[in-house]
Amino acid sequence: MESGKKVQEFFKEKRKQLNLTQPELAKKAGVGLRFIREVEQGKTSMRVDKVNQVLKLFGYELGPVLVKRDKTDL
Amino acid sequence: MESGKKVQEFFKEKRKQLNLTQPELAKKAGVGLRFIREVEQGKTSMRVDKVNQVLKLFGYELGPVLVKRDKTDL
DNA sequence: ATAAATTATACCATAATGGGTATAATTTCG
DNA sequence: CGAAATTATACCCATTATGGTATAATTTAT
Repeated sequence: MESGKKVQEFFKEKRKQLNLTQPELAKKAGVGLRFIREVEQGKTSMRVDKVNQVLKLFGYELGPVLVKRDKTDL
Repeated sequence: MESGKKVQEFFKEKRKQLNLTQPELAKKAGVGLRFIREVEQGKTSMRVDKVNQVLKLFGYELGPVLVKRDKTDL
């Protein structure tokens, strides 16, 4: 699993925490419904600014994070 | 300044830490030279997977980070 | 100051994102 | 178990990101 699930999972989790449906989140964030769906479905080639439009609702934004090496691959 | 300088600055800093030119970084990361340039120039609409191709060289990847509220807007 | 190296800007072509939407599949719940 | 809500898949299309490259501008170094 080359990671990439980060944003995907984050969207789902935060969205449900706020009890929003995909259409509701899309509307609130000002992005298309298709975008929300594709990201939650695991797409990794979406645009950074679009992701940030959504993360902003959660009080987050995309940034470089240190990749934690798993004990298994040392 | 709605942020957005994060990746831009990160690229520049890390690249210089490794003493790489833009063409060298582009080649190592497997992305186009234009991509490196546009990001370092402040573009915010680039693709997440492309950014990650570069961040990977530095041991980083894009992820949701909490937006720290500045004292000025409290 | 001049030459060399690095970075910035501009143009073209291609491929793919994102939006919209209709429909199917799945989940939720009464 | 069936109806309603939610989510997943598929298609069309306009916009745009990306790559390549040539050239200009800027920076670095001698």
